[in-house]
Amino acid sequence: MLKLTKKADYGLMALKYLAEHPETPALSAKDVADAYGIPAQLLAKILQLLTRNGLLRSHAGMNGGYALARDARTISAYEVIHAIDGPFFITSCTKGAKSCELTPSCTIKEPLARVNDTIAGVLKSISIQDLTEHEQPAARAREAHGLVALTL
Amino acid sequence: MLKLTKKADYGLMALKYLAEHPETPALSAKDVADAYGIPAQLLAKILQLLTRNGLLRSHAGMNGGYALARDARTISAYEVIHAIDGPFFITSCTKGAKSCELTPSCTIKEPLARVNDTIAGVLKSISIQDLTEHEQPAARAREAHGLVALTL
DNA sequence: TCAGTATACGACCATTTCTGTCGGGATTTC
DNA sequence: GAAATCCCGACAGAAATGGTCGTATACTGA
Ligand code: FES
Ligand code: FES
Repeated sequence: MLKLTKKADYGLMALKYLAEHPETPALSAKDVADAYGIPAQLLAKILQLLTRNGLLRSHAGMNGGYALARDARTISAYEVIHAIDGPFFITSCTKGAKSCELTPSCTIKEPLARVNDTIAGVLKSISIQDLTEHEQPAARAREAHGLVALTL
Repeated sequence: MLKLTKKADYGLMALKYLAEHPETPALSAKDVADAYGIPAQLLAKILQLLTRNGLLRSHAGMNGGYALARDARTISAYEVIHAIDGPFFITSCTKGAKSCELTPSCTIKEPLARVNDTIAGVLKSISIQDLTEHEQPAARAREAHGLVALTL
């Protein structure tokens, strides 16, 4: 539980890889898949999703492939996960229009929704750029975003 | 993704319910299940799990049932989830002894592990007691725990 | 001591979700 | 036009999840 799907994981890895190779105009799905040893066709579908959601630019034909649509600093892990796995709720009951069947009796969803928001916030505060900085990312990120105050 | 399992959800609901009825010495699995309309046998298994992990006290026989093993304030959502769904990692690769097959090439797991820790921290900072205070929990919790500093 | 109420627990099945594959089609480059 | 590449829906296999059943065990109270 509370686990990233493999697809989301792959997606993050791919974006990270692209961010690390800014010199090349585009990398094919196969290139990235080979680099990490992940199923090429599966990754292809994931990259297509990311393209559809405006995180990547694609280009068909020889020497085609994918490139980041925006600066790595402006793409958050949240966006990636959201693009791949869809809207995300920690609880089964969305608390919105279509509330859970148990709603009347259950008051648990409300505090949990706050946890959900907090986690989303954390994910939003992490950029692809952050993923590429393996040396001392803690310090760098803290600089970049400041301390995030959790108002539970 | 990043979703609580129903079992964990049920577990939290049950603990919350028990916390709200401190006057009764024990409530049976059926009592709680009926209160929320969740499958009694399933809840029973969950409560057994929580008992095994020391979060609940069980008592067989008439007027038996379950009661919190400790004060609601000292039981965290993290413990509950952990007891029910087992150790929890946001990524597939545990970064510990048995690392992922992709490890050599993939540097993504390390920053993600930090996210994992952050989420775990949030969950640890939430007690069953917090879940029972539906009025203004934001303010109360902030008082109780202070601001949590995220050192991403 | 016996009947009734409850927990304990393993086996099992049904459903859903996730992962990965295939095949045909559309675009771009050379 | 041929090769490389993206696009995308359908689908099969695998795994996780949700839920049920049967039985054994423990406690209570009459
Ligand atoms: S589980 Fe749906 S409202 Fe609580
Ligand atoms: S996915 Fe396993 S090390 Fe990154």
